[in-house]
Amino acid sequence: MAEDRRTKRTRRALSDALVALVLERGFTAITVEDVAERADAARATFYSHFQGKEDLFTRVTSDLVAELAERMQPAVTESAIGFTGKPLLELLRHARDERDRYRIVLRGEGDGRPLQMFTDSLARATSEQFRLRAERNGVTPRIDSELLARVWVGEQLAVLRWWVEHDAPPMPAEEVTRMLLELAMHGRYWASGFDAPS
Amino acid sequence: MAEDRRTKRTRRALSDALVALVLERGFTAITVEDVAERADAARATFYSHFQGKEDLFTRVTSDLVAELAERMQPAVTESAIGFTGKPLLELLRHARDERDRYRIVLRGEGDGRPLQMFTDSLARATSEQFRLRAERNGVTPRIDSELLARVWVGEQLAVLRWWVEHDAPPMPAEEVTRMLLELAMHGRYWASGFDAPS
DNA sequence: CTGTTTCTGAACAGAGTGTATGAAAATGCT
DNA sequence: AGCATTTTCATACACTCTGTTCAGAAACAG
Repeated sequence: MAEDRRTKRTRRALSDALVALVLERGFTAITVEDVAERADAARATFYSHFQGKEDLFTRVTSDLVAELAERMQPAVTESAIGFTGKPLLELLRHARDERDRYRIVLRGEGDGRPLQMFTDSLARATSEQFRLRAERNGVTPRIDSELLARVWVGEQLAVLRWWVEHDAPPMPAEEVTRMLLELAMHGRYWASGFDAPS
Repeated sequence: MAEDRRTKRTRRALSDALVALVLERGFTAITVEDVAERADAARATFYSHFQGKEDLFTRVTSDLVAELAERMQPAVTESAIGFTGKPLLELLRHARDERDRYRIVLRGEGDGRPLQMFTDSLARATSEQFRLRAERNGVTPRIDSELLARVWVGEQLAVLRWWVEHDAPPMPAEEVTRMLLELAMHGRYWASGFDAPS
């Protein structure tokens, strides 16, 4: 009695319907009725699984976040020594595979709370990465580490948003990673075309 | 007959009430009735000025964006030659003066559309800054310029969000600017404590 | 003071929410 | 295949919020 087939089917259908509808009309513009209808389910059935559309969206997001965390884990520990770009590459690949869910989350649909969840999760992974790297290499940051983490998370999210919103990917994930790695190495001054500072 | 005193008073009261309530309970949790009551106005009065709470929030945001644009303009043209940090500093100062409005916008309240407006405006200013600088110095970017712009906007927003969400500012605006300038000069690799790359 | 504009409170229809119910259908297990 | 259990369904209900209308009261500009 692990799991009834019907509940699994229903939950999946409702989740997919929500994602599709949010993508089409935006979160605030859709109703529970809309979601249920798209999923070929009764409204009462919706409420027997979720408390409301916010609740459903929250679960969709936390599933996404969990999948990402699991997928990034090896890349994070692996790149604990230097700047490899592995975690970022894994993030981009996951976003490519789950493009629709990424788009609605990154757009800040649903009052921005799902995006907040996503951001926090990424921030946690980033902090761990920094911590591990500093520890294993015996280095101490030259600028405030909290600020540094914010900056890096902000960069990743901005690039990610830009990347998933293009119908045809503007450039392959590997190239994005390479560029951000160069940026990390040489700074934005250099990347803008100026020569290295004194 | 330039402007009736009553309309000015009412609009201001409704705007302030909205900002305060969104800060307290979040945009979705408040009703038009709530806003009107807080502003000591009738619900019918609200609707004679705005189409709904989304409309009011949009206007609050576009006012903020307009003020910022006007305030940043001189800093942008002034720093068209090198990396001065002036535009960022002006942004931080504006955020300090208008903290509440910045907080609700940056949190992505109201379906993220206000945040979108803000982001777009900042992106436009940033692009112009880049364009001017590249033109006057005769340099060409070493990595994709659109990606570069996204990264820089993402950084600024992330730092801004972090900065305005602290009750006591974690560090003065001048210091934030200085750190981000160093980051632009030397890169994240250096900032993390590593020596300069080969 | 006077004509004009705005504010007010009340009323109304409509949409969406969240809950409850009993019958019908699908499922898991033996 | 048969049966007990669980899920789904349609319908109904009270409730909140929305958006509009309107006539009288209040505030305004000149």
